[in-house]
Amino acid sequence: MRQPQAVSARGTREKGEANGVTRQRNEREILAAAERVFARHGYRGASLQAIAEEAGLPKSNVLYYMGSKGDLYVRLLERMMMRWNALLDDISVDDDPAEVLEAFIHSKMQLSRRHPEGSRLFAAEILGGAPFLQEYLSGELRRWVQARARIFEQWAERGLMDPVDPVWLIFLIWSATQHYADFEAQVLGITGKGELGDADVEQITAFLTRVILKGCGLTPPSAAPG
Amino acid sequence: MRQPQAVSARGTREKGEANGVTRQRNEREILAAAERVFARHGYRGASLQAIAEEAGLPKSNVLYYMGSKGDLYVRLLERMMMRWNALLDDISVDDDPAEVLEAFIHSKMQLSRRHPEGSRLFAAEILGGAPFLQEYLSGELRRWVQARARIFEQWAERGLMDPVDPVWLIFLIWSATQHYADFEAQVLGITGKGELGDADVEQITAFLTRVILKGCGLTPPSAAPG
DNA sequence: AATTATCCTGACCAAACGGTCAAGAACCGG
DNA sequence: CCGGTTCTTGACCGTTTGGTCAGGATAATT
Repeated sequence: MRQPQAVSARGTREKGEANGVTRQRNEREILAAAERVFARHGYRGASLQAIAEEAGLPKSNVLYYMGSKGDLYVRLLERMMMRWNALLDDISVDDDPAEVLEAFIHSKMQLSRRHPEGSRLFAAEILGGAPFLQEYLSGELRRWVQARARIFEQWAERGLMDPVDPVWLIFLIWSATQHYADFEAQVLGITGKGELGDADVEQITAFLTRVILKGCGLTPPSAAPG
Repeated sequence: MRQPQAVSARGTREKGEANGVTRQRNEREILAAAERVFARHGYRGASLQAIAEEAGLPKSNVLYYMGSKGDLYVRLLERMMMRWNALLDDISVDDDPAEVLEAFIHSKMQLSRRHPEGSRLFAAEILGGAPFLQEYLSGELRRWVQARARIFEQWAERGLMDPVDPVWLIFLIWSATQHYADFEAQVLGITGKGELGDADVEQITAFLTRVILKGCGLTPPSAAPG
């Protein structure tokens, strides 16, 4: 719907450094505001007016930078997918299962903590049937899962861990970690806390690591490997 | 906003049996349709027009029965909370931990399976910061959790299970089971399945039971208790 | 058959929706 | 100081929003 704007209309600036600084600042502000609003109300429920107010700009300005509501939404999803893809990108059969799973749980937990709005935005998209992400789910992400699942299976064959279904295991880790971003309101309401601090998150991470690793027949790498 | 309609305007019918049969049918239809639409788009994103079309009725008729969008939404939430409350309502310290946890996982999984739209409706509400449910979360549900947490702790004290934090454990079970309703689109996209059949659900339930129970130092009740 | 309560719905309303546009303001290297 | 680009924004458009209402259709009670 909107061409990515030619880097420079005439052959004036190849660096494009000092130029576009306003654009960068405003786009950053708009993206942050939009992430909050989309996360809270979903795609349909979010209004450009609300996003604009959250960003402290007139609605027209939001459209000037983002083209349309759909473009803005897609841009946020893509940004979140990039953060996602950086996770656990290089593991091999020769790695230690316990270490890998611990790293997986830890980094996924950190992702939920560092980008709670992005996590909720993603969750809302899936909840609504993933109209924008279906292709990604059944393509790129599916291959990502299958590759890791194969490694888990090989670990099981070598007797390094219990022969559990690797896909369900990945889903278990996803859901358990995602929960603390997506259901934050529930967690806070039930625990009575005002927010989850670093100490809480570390405690939860330790709990999840302990239970899930033990549940797969693994010993945490911090403990003596025997 | 809308009074619960006097059972009978005059003192005509105390049974109110044959009367109101149309109302029951239409309300059931509307509630089912609304649950789907609210689950998909959240409170703000759902439109009465869409709900009416889904129910095969004119918009005015939906408002005639439900009063307002807010009333309809609250009614759906309350219905879902009732299903919720029926879960694991009577456990005691003298029960077998493994049996209780297995029953918990199983019944929660069944709830997600039998009422996926209700599950997603609930998830969307929490995702949006639980504007309608905050009171319930920090009141009734909080007490529900605390009561069960206390029992888990006593089991741990008696050495019947590992001394894990009981609240995080409850959250783990919630998230892992809820996942298959809320993130159904993701699960289907990644597994490549068209839907999750009974066999799949049983398999997942068995996986979760196995990993979580073992992770807490419990042996599944189906196996020999030693 | 008359009456009354319930059910049904098209027409209508003000507000909010996503999006367009033109005209001006601010900034830029030359 | 100039000419061109980028930025800013209020006015505006057609559509959709949640909700009201009057009035006709239907069914139940007497």
